[in-house]
Amino acid sequence: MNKNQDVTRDNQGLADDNRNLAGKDIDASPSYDAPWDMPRFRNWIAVARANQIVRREMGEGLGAVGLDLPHYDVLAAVFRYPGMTQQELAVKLLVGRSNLSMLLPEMEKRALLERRADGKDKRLRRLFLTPEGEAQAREGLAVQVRLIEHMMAPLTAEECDAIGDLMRRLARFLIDNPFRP
Amino acid sequence: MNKNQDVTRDNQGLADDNRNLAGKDIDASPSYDAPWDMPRFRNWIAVARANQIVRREMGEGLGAVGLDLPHYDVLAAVFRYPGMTQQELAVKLLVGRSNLSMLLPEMEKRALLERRADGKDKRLRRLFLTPEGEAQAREGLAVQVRLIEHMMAPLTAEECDAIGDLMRRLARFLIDNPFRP
DNA sequence: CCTATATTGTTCATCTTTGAACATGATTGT
DNA sequence: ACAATCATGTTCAAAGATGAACAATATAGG
Repeated sequence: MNKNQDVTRDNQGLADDNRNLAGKDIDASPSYDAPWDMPRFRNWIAVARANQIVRREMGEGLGAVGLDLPHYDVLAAVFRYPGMTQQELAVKLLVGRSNLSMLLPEMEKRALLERRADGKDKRLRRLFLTPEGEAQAREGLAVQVRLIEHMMAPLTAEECDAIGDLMRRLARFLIDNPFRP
Repeated sequence: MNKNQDVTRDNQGLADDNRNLAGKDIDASPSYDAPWDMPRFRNWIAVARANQIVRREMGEGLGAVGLDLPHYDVLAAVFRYPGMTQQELAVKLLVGRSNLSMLLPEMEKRALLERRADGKDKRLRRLFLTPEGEAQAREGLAVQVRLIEHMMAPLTAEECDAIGDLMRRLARFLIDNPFRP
């Protein structure tokens, strides 16, 4: 009668990779055997990976204050942009509208937010946080702020700004010039 | 009898934000009203956002070659690390083992990969790509490479390397110093 | 050796997310 | 004014992902 057993917190680890190819000048040799040796590819993978790790930590941090990521994403977005429509929220969060159509009524029942009809356009449901919703949003944001401050600590202000600037340039470029496979 | 109708590709847009706060020196004023004005927070949000956009583009690009993200993630990981166990794969992809226990047999049925028993440890199922699986992995990788090359094009080699270096430092730091909320 | 504990992969019930079809309200063009 | 088109939110069936419980195997400690 096995009474050890799982309580499997399953995910965890993020073993790394980190072969050090630092001293390789970009575009010196135009042909590579594997994508992982291509500088741009390799550097972007580092971005994706860092993001993944942060996202995991964020999920855990939120759990500690009784939130999960989907709820928090909604709260944070509405906190920042009160009066958003569901469509706008779906676009911003990169989820389907149908998802929100099921999630939001539940959050409304829990008195975290309201959906007010728009005066001009009767299709729209504009979103606003209740005091309780705002309180939870602030709690979640506090976690996120602490996490980000924690991990950015070893960077200088210039490095930190460099990241932001470069990423904003990338995002802007990719929006203006969508990728056509 | 409405015969226009949806075929709602729902998601799309990623409207932006981009208030220009560029000339604000980090840590000059220690207190902010909203997190979005805090330099480190704001800069990291840019990372998350860029990542989100790339992920969406990647999803679309993969669709064009008949793959979806979860399948591609598996193929790419096993392509890079042949002989991975399911546990290792789950950790790397940040999904549950149970997920793979349902996904992999299906991919095996489609002859994209094999799960070979390990000689020493009979619990393990080591993963290898079939030629067909490898072909699909290469197709997906090609899409990803083109996407990344496309979006990184406006960056100089130095900027690109700077991103990679900074992100690797962040990831390393966060793994060595996990966030305790 | 033998028992207790860990690890790996599987199953299953549950919850979440998705996309298509739809109803309703707005917009456009003529 | 009015038809055609578009946009927003909802519903629902289907697909996907999750965690708990489990069986099989491995490891550790006596």
